[in-house]
Amino acid sequence: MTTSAAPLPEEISHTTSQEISEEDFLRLDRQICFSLHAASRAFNSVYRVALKDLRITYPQYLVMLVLWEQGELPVKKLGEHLRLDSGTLSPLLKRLEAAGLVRRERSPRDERSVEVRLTDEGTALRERALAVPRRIVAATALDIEEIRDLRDRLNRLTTALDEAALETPAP
Amino acid sequence: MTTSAAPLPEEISHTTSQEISEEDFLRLDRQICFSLHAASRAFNSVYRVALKDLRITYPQYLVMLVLWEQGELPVKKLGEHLRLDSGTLSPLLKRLEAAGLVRRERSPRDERSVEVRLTDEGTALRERALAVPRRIVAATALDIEEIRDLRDRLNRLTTALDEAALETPAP
DNA sequence: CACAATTCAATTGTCTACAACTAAATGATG
DNA sequence: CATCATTTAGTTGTAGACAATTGAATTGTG
Repeated sequence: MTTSAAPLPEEISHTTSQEISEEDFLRLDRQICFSLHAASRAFNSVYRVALKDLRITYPQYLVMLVLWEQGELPVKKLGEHLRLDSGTLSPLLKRLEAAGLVRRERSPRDERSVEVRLTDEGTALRERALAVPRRIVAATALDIEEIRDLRDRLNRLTTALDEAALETPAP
Repeated sequence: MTTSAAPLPEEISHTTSQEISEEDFLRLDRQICFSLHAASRAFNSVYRVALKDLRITYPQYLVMLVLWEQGELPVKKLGEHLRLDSGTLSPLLKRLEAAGLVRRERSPRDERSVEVRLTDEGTALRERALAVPRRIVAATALDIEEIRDLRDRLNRLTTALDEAALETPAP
């Protein structure tokens, strides 16, 4: 137990954690961890149900959303949009190809690159996917404004977390 | 294409989606999906860095948090706290046991149940873990009040999503 | 032009997450 | 008391995520 009365000056100088003990922090951490982890999985679960008819998973849906919006694009670009690397995308795209939704072809002008494009079947799937978002929005029990607000908060949070990760790569 | 001019009455009656097209919904869905997925992974990433010294993963940390707070408890209870099933917990606990942080013993009074308890090493790890939450909180660039607010929002969201999942198990 | 550095996709290995199933123990009911 | 249903962990199979590495193609530089 750290019962030392003197707070470390460099710790409290720029935070609002004046009278919060490490114990309280651990408790709050437990709560925010759980909440975030649970929310993420709950969302995943709702999408799983909503996407069952389309025979694709949630991450596969994310890929299709990008393709529907952007059209054909290389794996690299796809990864930048989704913040995913080839280790995740390669097998995922292979499964989408096996399902007949996309085609992968090496670019003729740069043989390192692989272009991902929708098949007719993949394009057609969009029509059926139009029913999904409404279901998700309804499931959140939030109205459009609250959802936009949540989106913005999450984006700011992600930006902050990314910056923090860059500042502390490996001490 | 549903170009029918008449909106389906049961769709708009209890939502605020009056003038929002399916296309807009799809776009918003893309945004909220991405935001949530990205935030979840960014958090995961920050925890990964913060927990590297402790030699445990984020989900393993979640388990340890529960054990530090609750003491010894059966796998079942652990799963209820974390909303994880044995398919996830069994191998995870095996790894924590291999790392010398927990012990698993079948309960003498109910041989189906397996009690998970901290080893001395597992208990001791808590001291080092006390440094983690502050790092996480700092990384979010949010103050304590905002974090509590986020926690509450996420909890409400999870509750809503869970309820929606129950209402639509398989049509 | 030749050689080194970089880029890109894919692979390997580890760790979740979850559905579906198995096996063992316990409880309930006729 | 014997049989059936339920509870509890664990296993298997599939899919994501990510670090680390590989191999091929391209670019940059001397």
